[in-house]
Amino acid sequence: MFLYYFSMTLSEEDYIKAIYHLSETENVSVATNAIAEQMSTKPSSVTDMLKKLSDKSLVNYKKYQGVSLTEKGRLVALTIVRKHRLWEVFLVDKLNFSWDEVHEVAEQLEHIKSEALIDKLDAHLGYPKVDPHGDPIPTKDGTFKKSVKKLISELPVCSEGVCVGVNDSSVAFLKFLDKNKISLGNTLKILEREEFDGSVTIQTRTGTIRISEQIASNLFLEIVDAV
Amino acid sequence: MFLYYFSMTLSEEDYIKAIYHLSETENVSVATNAIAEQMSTKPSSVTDMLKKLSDKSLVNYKKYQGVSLTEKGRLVALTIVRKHRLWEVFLVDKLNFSWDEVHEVAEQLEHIKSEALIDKLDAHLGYPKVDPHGDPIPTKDGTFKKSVKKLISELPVCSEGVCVGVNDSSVAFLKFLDKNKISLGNTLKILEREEFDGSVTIQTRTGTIRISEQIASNLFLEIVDAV
DNA sequence: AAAATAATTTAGACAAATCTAAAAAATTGT
DNA sequence: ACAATTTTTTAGATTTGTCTAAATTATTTT
Repeated sequence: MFLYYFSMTLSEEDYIKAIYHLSETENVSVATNAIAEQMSTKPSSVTDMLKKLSDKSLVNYKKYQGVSLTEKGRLVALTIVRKHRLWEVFLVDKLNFSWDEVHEVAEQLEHIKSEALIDKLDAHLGYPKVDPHGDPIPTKDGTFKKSVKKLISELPVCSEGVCVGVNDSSVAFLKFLDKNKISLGNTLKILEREEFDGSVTIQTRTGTIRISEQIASNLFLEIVDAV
Repeated sequence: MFLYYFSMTLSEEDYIKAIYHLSETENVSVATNAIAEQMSTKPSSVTDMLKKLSDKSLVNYKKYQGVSLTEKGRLVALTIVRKHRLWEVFLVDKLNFSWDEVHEVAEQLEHIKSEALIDKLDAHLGYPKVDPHGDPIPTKDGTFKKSVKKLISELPVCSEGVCVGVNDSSVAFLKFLDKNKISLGNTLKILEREEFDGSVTIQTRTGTIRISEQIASNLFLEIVDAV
């Protein structure tokens, strides 16, 4: 990605990340209260920190006007997100954590400071493009693809994505997934679609299976635009 | 190992570790100044922290009398050492860092709080007994073997240890090691010794080679007592 | 557009971890 | 043994990140 030529405290990094995530959804400028809520802290603490981040040119801040990341701040945020998501891949792929257990630990690991570490981790993991939640991993230079969540039934052949949710959470359906060794966080690839009945052949972690149109319209994949 | 039923700050952990390492070499009780020097801080700061650690029953501290770890403190120290050394193994074995690049990063990683993480990391690494410097890794319950440093020529057949140093650092010798793909941090095993000339067959990372008695008396292995 | 409400900032305090300078205790040298 | 030196502790200040309570600014309602 890039090296910050200045040191950031753990707390500063957390604020930058919070502002980044809030501006993803809310866009434009982020409110002091929103940051306070996201970080489980008080608005007055947020104000103090915004001044500090502004002094470091990481955010654009004017009193009472909300805040946004500067280009520099955005790069810091993307570095942290990159680290967080790479560590999540590590935890799931290499240490066999499940999809939903990794967040807390990744929150700690994302603050480890070493560019070489992240480069080598990235290589070790085979340069993954998405984390176990299907969210895209920013590249070293701070660019990354947006991802979208779609049903398998809506996707063209050759699409590849991470299984991130189900429409129908009936016991029967979940049992089907379990029997076929599909779980959240798995990467699935669409190999072939039968025009006749809409059934789909997919590549799972453990092999190739064929699923009915009904199943395909119940499984969400998070996919990164291949363009 | 065990869970601490209380939270430790990063700084507290660093002090506990420093006291542990100092009492390894100096033994008995550790001096305030020694801790200050080890940690690149001032004696007055050390005094403050010792009071705090004493309140938490992690050290035995009486004014002007030096300090030692309590049983509880020793367990905390061993947990940290265990984490540090497991991460070092990870960095060298999995991420291809070299032996001498890992310390700084491991100093950060050792503070990550998650018992599950360490258990899974340990399993992922194949339950290593020593780190890349040949130092033994404490087990989960806080026991561990002492290790000793010996020349290959002094060791019996079947000994296994980590290459940790050379007697003769001439260019010719180092070139020999390089050619035979032996580097510091590698685990070597003594397979056979020829009585006639003292030459030794050893298992290296990449294969089996035979080395002369002269070479064998120039290479130090750190070995954990197999008893 | 004024009043009421909500959001944000300021002021002042606090805890953790550090520092400097000075005081107190322990150790050493003769 | 006692003066000199070294080690350790205390006292008071500083920095970072936080808090509460009060003041200020912005927004909404009527």
